[in-house]
Amino acid sequence: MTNKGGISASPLPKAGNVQQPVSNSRLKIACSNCNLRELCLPVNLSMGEIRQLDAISHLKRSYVRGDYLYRSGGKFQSLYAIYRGSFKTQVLHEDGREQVTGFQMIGEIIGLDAICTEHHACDAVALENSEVCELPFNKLEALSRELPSLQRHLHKIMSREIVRDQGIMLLLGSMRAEERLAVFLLSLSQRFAARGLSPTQFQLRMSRQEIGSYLGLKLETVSRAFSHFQNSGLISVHTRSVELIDLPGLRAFIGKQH
Amino acid sequence: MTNKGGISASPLPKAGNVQQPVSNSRLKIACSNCNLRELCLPVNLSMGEIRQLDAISHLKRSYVRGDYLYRSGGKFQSLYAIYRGSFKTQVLHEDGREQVTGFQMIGEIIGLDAICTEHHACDAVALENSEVCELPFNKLEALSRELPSLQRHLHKIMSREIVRDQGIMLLLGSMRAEERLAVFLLSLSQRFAARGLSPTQFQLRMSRQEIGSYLGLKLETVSRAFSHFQNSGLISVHTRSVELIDLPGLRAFIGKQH
DNA sequence: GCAATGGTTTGATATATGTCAAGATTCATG
DNA sequence: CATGAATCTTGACATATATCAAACCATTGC
Repeated sequence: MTNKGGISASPLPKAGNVQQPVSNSRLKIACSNCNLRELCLPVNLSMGEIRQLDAISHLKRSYVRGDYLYRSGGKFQSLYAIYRGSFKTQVLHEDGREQVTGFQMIGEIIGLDAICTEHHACDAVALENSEVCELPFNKLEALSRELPSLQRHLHKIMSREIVRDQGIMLLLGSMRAEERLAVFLLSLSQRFAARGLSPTQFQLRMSRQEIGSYLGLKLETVSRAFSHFQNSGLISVHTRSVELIDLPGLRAFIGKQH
Repeated sequence: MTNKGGISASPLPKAGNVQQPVSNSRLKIACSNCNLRELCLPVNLSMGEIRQLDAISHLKRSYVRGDYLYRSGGKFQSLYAIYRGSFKTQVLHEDGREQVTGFQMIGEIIGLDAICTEHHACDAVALENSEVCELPFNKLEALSRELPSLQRHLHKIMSREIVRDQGIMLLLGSMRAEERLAVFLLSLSQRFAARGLSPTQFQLRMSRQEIGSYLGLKLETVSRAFSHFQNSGLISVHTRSVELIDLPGLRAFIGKQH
């Protein structure tokens, strides 16, 4: 539970967008008992402050694919930092319609939806074997009253979520099917890169149906878009393993008419 | 600048969703120098605390239709509480595409998009003659470290924005054109009701094009949906003045196939 | 009061994506 | 390894919404 390396040994990147790759070993150093990537890495907390943060967080049990981290309507108590694996969040409409609102991967914070009503507004479901670190929100609030840099960082995380959602609104409101998939793949690529993983080769942890739900498309449309990208030489895809062959080509695809 | 009425005279509604109508006179009492509805009303601040909040806020100059409150890329310094009038926020894509991401009316907070990068992620444009109250964010942060109820409330406002955006993602991703318009009208209705204004008769402050942009539709589709609702006896609409005739009918419309 | 301008409505047609259905893969299980 | 259940791909066709175009209406300024 003690911080072995200490952040001061290797200066952290500036607060703000996390663009640069970060090695896994660095991640381990950054936080002792769990991988609070979003929460720890970009913010200038001292070793002592990191320890305070560790003190209020618990490593939680594992989840397997399909397990619920929390359910819509459930009482809100904590945020969760994903320590291993990945999750999806989905909202349900009374008429049975459901929509995936996001995919969360290692180092990301999940649970921000629930603060306003004290009850969760969506389900969070594990996409694979996963572990999370629980952050009791009232303790986090109390600590952030003492640590302005933690407070500011918490605000940034929430604001980033708002900006991210607005990007998806743009995607859903004004992009064609293949543009949406290109944006999705490039966004995954960036997030893998930021974790020191390959930005061009990765496994999808979600089904075509889940991707389609997230992108406002039917699974068949997603499948066709994948095939089209493959036939155009932009990507290589076999079921859930993807290789991005032509990143600039994919980027150029966005905004192109027809 | 002093609080004449004092909140303690009329107990505030519980924190959480603002559902009940609130009279305009009550609003005036709630906050002395500006109408910090979202920020003041639902939270149990003492008179002294309200005064502290007033002390850090300034009433800003007026804006006319088309004026920018802030621009995408501009430095973030403050949140703004809308004191009079209304605004739209819009994001711009490099290829010229733009999309309205929200409409903000009296008593709502605008500017939450910018905290994560210190720069605004979208434009905020006045839809009519409007006034805002500026809340310098670093002062707000400092004060919220001292006032836990203000801190919690700030978190709720941000979280509510996230939940709201997720609702729009659901709308954009899985609703038909007429359902989207029905949701939009009912949401406006609720927001007017919460301000003690008529929930069934109001003026739209935005064009068909702006509504369409927000709902992921073309303006002609919006216009056709309006006409269809009118022909079905659900609403009465003349250009920008709307009367909702059959609220249950409109609600029933959502989720209905074909 | 009359252009001029921008916004709105409505129609005819095009098109992207949804729907339905059949086969082909992949994955889990005994 | 064999079987069955998911998941994925591909095709043919249907349909909701976009596009294009024209007329209509409302608001502004002269």
